Amino acid sequence: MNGVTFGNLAQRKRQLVRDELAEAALKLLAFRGFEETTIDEITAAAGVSRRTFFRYYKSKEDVIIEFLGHVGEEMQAALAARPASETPTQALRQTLTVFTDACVAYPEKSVRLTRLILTTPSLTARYLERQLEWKNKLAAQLQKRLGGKNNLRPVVLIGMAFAALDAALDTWSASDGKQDLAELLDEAFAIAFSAD
Amino acid sequence: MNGVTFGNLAQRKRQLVRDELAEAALKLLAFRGFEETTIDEITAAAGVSRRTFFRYYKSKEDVIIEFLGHVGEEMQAALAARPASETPTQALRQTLTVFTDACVAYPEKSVRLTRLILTTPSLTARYLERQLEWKNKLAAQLQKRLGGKNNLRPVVLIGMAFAALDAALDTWSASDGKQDLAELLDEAFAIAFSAD
DNA sequence: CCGCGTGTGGCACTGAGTGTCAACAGTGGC
DNA sequence: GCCACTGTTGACACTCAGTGCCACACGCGG
Repeated sequence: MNGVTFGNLAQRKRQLVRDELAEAALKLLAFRGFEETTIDEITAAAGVSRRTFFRYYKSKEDVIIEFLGHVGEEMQAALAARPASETPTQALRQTLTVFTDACVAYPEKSVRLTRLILTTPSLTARYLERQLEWKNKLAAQLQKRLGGKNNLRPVVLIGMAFAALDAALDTWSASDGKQDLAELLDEAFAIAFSAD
Repeated sequence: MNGVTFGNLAQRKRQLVRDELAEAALKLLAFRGFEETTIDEITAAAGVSRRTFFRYYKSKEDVIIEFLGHVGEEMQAALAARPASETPTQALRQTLTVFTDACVAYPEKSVRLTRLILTTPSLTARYLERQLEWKNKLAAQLQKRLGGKNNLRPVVLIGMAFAALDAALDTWSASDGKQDLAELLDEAFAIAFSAD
């Protein structure tokens, strides 16, 4: 074939630089504050040029938000995979397990990340925007599942599920990860999806 | 008194400049696109210097978001004013009337604004951040009303109310303001606060 | 008329983000 | 081993957002 097959060596080098930047960013931003830290300081710590930073991340906010990875796509797939026998509530509760499991798998890092996001206005804004994308994906998926022509219902149900998730996450990060996130989410779901 | 009594003349001049900037911004941003319009173009249209712009608004996003005004404080006051005989659901539904009434009072402008916000990522982000402030205010207010020690419940209920509002607003702006916003919100509330 | 507070414009500066280009390294064909 | 191709990188220059600073003008009160 013409040119390069592109062995995984180059790709692993890319991943290395990407991780180096992400770790340096999280350390500096959490320690010295988001607004107070410049991209030049991050790139200096990671040992690459400023120009290279923007080849991996769109902005300073992006480095942090990208820690969330592809949770949106994974949740959409998880919802699609739930058996049709489940009620929407049950299916949504199980779908959000994708998110909470990631938090529980790396508790200390997740708490640090959550605190940084919730205490930095511009990060909060970007995070909520990302969450909105997740909601839209999941609402479309739920629309398929419910099958009706009422497009209000799936959107409302997804909004409720995330209202429960947000409440659980707030309490969880406020307790420094000491409370059980899954239990908190169960409790929040019980409040949302039952008696008014 | 020392110095200036500060008659309302100066204040009205300030309000005049503020409005001029806001109108010029909305016109240009909606017409030519948010990212494509520079602050210099807005200030040129309003007839003031770039430096003056930043004495009235913190950023380009801010000009648009400020159109929302003090809805947050007004909703908090509205919730506080609801009679104790109402159920939380009823009280919240009435509280959101503050928002929807403002939309219905200036339908064409509200739809333009909503579309601009929802189609511009950085505006969506800032809007959601503002909405989060509203939620926090209202959750604190609802906490007082409910009186219990369970802080999960008010947060979840507020989240549900806004899930209903968001869904209604989406549908409303998608219909170009032709559907009845109050009816849409009633419908969304019925979905959220009843059978799961 | 004179001081005082306030609004304004101009200027310089930092930082974010982008386009462009030359240098360089890995890969495959010969 | 040589060479062409391709992707990554760093350096430079540029635009735009946002801020600090200072001099100037206006309205008001004494």
